[in-house]
Amino acid sequence: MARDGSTRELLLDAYVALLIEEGERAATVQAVADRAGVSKGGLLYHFGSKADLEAGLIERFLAFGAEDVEALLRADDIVEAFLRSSIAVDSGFDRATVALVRLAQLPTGGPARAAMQRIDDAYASAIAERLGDEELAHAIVLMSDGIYLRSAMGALDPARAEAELESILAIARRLGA
Amino acid sequence: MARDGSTRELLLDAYVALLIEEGERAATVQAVADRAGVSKGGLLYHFGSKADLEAGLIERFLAFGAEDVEALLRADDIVEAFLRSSIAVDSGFDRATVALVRLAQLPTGGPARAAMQRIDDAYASAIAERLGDEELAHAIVLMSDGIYLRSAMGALDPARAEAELESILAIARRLGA
DNA sequence: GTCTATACTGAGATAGAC
DNA sequence: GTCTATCTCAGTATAGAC
Repeated sequence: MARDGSTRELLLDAYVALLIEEGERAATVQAVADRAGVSKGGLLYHFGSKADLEAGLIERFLAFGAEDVEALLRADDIVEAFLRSSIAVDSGFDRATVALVRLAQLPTGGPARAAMQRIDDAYASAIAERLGDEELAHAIVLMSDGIYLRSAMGALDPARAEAELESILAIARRLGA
Repeated sequence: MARDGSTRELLLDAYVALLIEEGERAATVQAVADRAGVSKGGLLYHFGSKADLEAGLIERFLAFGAEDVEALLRADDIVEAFLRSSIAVDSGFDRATVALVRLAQLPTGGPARAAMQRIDDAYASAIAERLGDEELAHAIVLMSDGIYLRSAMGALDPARAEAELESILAIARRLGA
């Protein structure tokens, strides 16, 4: 999950894991440090404040997202590539996304919301440009968002993810993708 | 919003409003009571505990949901009726839904998740039965879920809701609904 | 430079007693 | 329905290990 083995990345991993598994309330600075196996002071050496930690997570999400959009633009079948990346619930990007969904819902979640909007828009325009069909691209992104809602609620069964993917792909095909 | 003017309903209204506007963290028993204009003791007269309050919200959600499914089954155009009710971000049902999305994400959110799943399934089978197309019904419910994700993140602009509805309806029509 | 360990402040929530 | 004691958390500070 960590992009390298640095403590900074381990701290972000721990933050993501806590947000996903125990919710925003449990993701205190102390809990994140404990989970990463460093002291609280150690965390605050890398991230000066909790807001800084959140900013670090947003930065990671945006980096992952930009990579993902790049990969999408190189894929033969952009729709399958997009939906497959939506359903891959264990990738670092997906975990970062679900964690960010939690933060986006807080009163202070403005930056998280803006980051998600930015990536969503990048996806939508990449797909729309390739397919030449804005409406279709919109539908595909919206269905992907639906999957993320279920992921965020912990309601997505990884065992059924492949079947889900096939089902949505079939729908996309019917729409002309 | 309240189904009648009773204190019980006012307390649920206050709970919903706090969950939506300030997040789960801010929705303490004291804060809910304050917002409803009653004392903490007054709240605890109607709901014996915070868990009871949550159960009351789930009950309200299920009642709204059952009504909505009933109305759907009576509608001429089930798809338009469903999507229109998804996008009506200010109805009591939508507010209850967005509030419940917050609770569903907590470690203790099992009952909330189960309730949402129950209503989602009821929608999917009502639409599938009417259209005779399970895949199409699935796509429509998934797009509706996507809208709820944006609502839950506070990212849905009510002014653009009607345009959004038209866009999704057009997609549904292309799928044969 | 990257931490650990410890201890403190101040804000805000919580829980119970009365 | 208020009062009080307690708790948790963010953030700061310090001194020192590797």
